Amino acid sequence: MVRLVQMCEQRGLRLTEPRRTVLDVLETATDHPCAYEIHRRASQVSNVGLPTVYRVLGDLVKAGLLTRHVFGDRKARYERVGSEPHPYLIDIASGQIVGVDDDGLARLLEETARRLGYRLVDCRLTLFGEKK
Amino acid sequence: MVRLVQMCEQRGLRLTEPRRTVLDVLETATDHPCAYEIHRRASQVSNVGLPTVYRVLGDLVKAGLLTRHVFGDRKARYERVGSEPHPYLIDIASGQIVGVDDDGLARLLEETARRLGYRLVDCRLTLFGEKK
DNA sequence: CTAAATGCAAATCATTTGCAAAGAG
DNA sequence: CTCTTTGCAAATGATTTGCATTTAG
Repeated sequence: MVRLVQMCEQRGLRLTEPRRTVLDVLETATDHPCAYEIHRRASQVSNVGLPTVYRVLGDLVKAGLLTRHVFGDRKARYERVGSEPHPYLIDIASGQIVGVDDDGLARLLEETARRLGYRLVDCRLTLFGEKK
Repeated sequence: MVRLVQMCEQRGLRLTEPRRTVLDVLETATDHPCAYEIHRRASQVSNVGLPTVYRVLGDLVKAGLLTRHVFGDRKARYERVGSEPHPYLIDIASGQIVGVDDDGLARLLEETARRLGYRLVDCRLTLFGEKK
């Protein structure tokens, strides 16, 4: 996967301490943290302002390196671009959001949108089910 | 399709003028309006406060009659549950339903759920796209 | 009559912006 | 040195809440 720091250099974004810290948080994250959470993690390493976190995130989204998802709680969550976009499975009973990394499903959804003349931007998949 | 007014009666929600107005806006909407837009439409019929619109929407979501989607613009958009038996695609710019044919989708969704350890009881799939 | 529902104004909460100071190249 | 980036405080915009008043049943 492309290193975020390298992408910044290529784009002429200065590698400042706060930017470096936020990038590192994003590189090492295994989940989809919100801005507040990213700020919390970054703050453990160095002094970074919340607006700076938002600015860095905005830059990276603009650069196409991150995608932004907004769920019911209205907090934006950020994710490294990989095989985007992919559907989410939401277990209503537990409230858990489970990522469904199903290439076949993602491809089919994309294709379905394309057939209608659209570029798939996002999708919501809600399953009402019982645990087996 | 279940009438919203009937559902309110069943749940003991009083049929007040503002509630009636908001319900009517939702019944007749062919798109997925945000709260502000719902309020705008309702206001053309009678005096309804924006907080009341939010309260009615919240009640209906809680009752399982509406679903709430939040996009990049952080505005919540509301949609009748069960209004469309099949998956569909929403134009992000306009909120309009474009439509989707779902050959093979249902089967794939079921299989996806099963792989995650769930028995699929019901599902709601919504795609969001931009016109190419 | 009584509890539910309302409108208004003010409060919240995530996010953004203005601006002077600090720092990269 | 110059232009970008920052932190802080204040602004913004969608949504929610407090509360006195109205209203359905």
